[in-house]
Amino acid sequence: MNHFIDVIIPVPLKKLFTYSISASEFDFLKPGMRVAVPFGKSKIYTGIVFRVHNDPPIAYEAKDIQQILDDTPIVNNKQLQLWQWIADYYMCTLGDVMRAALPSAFILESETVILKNNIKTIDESILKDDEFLVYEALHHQSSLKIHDISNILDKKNVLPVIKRLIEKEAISVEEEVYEKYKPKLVRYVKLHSRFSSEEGLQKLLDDLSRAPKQRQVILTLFSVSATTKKPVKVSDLVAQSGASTAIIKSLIDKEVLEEYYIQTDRVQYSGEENEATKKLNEHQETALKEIKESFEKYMVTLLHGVTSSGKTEVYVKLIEEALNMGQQVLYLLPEIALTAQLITRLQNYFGEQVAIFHSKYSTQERVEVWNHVLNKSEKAKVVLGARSSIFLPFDNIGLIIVDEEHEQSFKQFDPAPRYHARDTAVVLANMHKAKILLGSATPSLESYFNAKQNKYGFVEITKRYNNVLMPDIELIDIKDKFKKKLMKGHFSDRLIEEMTETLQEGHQIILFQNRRGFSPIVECNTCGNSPQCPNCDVSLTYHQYRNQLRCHYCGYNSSMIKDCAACGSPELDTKGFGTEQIEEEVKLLFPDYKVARMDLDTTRGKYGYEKIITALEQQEIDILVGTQMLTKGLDFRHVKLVGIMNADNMLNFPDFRAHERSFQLMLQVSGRAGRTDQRGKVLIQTYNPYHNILQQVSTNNYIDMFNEQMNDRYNYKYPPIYKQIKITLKHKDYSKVDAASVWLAKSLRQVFREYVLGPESPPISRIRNQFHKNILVKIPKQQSLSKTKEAIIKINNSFLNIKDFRSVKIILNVDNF
DNA sequence: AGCACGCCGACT
DNA sequence: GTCGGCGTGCTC
Repeated sequence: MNHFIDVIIPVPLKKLFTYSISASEFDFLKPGMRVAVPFGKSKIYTGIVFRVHNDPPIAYEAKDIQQILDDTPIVNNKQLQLWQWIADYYMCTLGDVMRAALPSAFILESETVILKNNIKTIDESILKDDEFLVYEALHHQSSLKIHDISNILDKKNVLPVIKRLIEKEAISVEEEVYEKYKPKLVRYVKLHSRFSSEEGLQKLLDDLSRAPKQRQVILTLFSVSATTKKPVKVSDLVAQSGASTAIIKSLIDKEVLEEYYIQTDRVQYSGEENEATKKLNEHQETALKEIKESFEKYMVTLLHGVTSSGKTEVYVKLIEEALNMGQQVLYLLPEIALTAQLITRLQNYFGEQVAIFHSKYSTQERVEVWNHVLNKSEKAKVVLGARSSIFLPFDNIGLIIVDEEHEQSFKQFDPAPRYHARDTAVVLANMHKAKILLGSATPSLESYFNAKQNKYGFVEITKRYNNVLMPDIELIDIKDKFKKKLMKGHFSDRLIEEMTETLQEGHQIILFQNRRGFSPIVECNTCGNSPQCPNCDVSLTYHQYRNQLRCHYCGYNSSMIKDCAACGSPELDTKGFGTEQIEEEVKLLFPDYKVARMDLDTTRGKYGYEKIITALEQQEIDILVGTQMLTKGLDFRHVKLVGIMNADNMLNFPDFRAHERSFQLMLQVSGRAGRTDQRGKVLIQTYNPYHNILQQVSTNNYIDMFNEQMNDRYNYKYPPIYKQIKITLKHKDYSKVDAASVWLAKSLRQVFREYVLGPESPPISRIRNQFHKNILVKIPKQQSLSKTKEAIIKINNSFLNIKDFRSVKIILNVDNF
């Protein structure tokens, strides 16, 4: 009997790959285990076993696997099911999903190592110069990597050299696979067993009488282990005794002390005793009751709670109950909202049971969380994480919470899988028969729509915590203010007035400008020329703090030009404004107050973000200028005034969701104002105060916004009424993408007729030297989604068969919003 | 995606 | 002549 496995390889190929295995391997291997398999000419890849079977492949001979990497599956069946769903729904390969799902330390790749051929000594004179260099280097180092040889020879393509050396039998090559994850070991010491007896010990202390430092170490070791009654870490011993590591080392060498290692977690929680969860107020209590009732009827429930209504406390109660039933809990939230504030809060309640999972964690740390979840360890009963935490090996989730449900950062745009974590979480919950709660102060239209359609349950909290009033929102017509000359830079007299008052009262201010940098366009006053990015079709943004021009799409930067590149005129002007410029102006207007800025540029480092938040909490900052980063679940007690510098640029953004998003953004920023007793104030500067969205924001009227926007969605056939798939074509040659996109759109139109839009050049038609074209396929509710996808795949395949189009990159994006 | 193979222009 | 560019085809 022949035995085989189908394996997922982390490459973007549609197919699974079949390998041949032995009878004993057949008995041992289970889906979800990792195997190392040869793939292609020489590489070894890590694959996940998808299926174990006896069906020999036709048309080719299956290769043998290289080795088995796990004793037990690291991916469970529910996960494999979820991977398959993601691959189907988001039109990508299982390999893509695997890459995104597994911490990279699980994915081992082989590296070619070059060794000297010791079997045969060869005549060095037959070697050419570069061959000799490599051969010579192998006398000093036992093995070399391809990368090392590149360095030695100082050129990129070294494979021909290696090939010749193999032919001349001077070297041999091997593929080396290495485990990337190494458990973190901590060094401990104990007294050697020789001295365990009373007299042995006495003798030791006598012997060491002339080595007082060493004697001191031994005495410290005693007192430390006596008080803690735990193994003694070398690091603690050093700290307590004040001895150097050299002294300890000599004691170990003398075999007085014995060293040993214990594996520890990199991610450790060092907290106090757990706090009892807070008592809910009446509104929260009602909401909790309603959620539980809703859970009886619906799998998904939407919680619409105004900003600062205390949604987190309600979540905590629900988490508590799920934990009491022995279930796992996943608490999903946008990366950026995953703040120290929230983490501490949850750890105070649930202590060690909380595990954190997000992109700022190292790959080693992620493996640890993964293993805790896999082993159903007590240390990961509650996982608090960003979008990728839906991939953890949960076995019995009882509850999923998706906080800030409307956030678009739950959708991954690049690379594949282009999944939406909220929607995927719903599928995940379904698999586990778990309940899922979506929470937001400004729900996405699609979730609210689902609630209205009775697909989701719906619960509301309309009162803020402690009955704090919703902020008072005032719209300021800056067109009028300009006319009346009441503007100072980008500040209207009203804004300055309110700011002055707020500062005098000792409160803090947040200014929101959804654009970073100093000014997005630099323009020559003489000829009108403005510097463009050499790789992208955009103007460069001026960043004053580094005196640089930067591209926000590809990261290109150059120093600020002194005179116009086209005509040489030194009269350069800046147009538009970003956070930097606002910061600058505030400093001039309020020189006595401390101003800080929070945007991508100031929060780069691992703790950059935290630092600013802490400074604001501790009132070291009076005025904080920032981009939409400010909107995410932060609880600033002393902020009383929020200023939105310009509402128009968001509203006019060319996207069908611009209005919805502007509404969400503005209400979220507004929510930062007046979180305690004092009523907050929000000033929105705009050229068009009669815009419906602004009116709806100022009256906090979600329903009106919803109804009006839904009307547009009906009329213009947009989600959530229609589904849509965006197809992006990319190539460095414009005429090629153009021809390819025209062909593709034409073929699609034959099937989907008027539901195909485009091809269109996006507003930024070239990024990183690649020209883009977009085609949009709209899918009416009654049209089968899977049939639609099948048809698209079919057309895509015929597209790939056209030689001329082969080099055009195609990206399929399902639910591209 | 990688990676090898193969074909063509630009240097020692 | 070789180096390195990229178009093409394949991976169990």
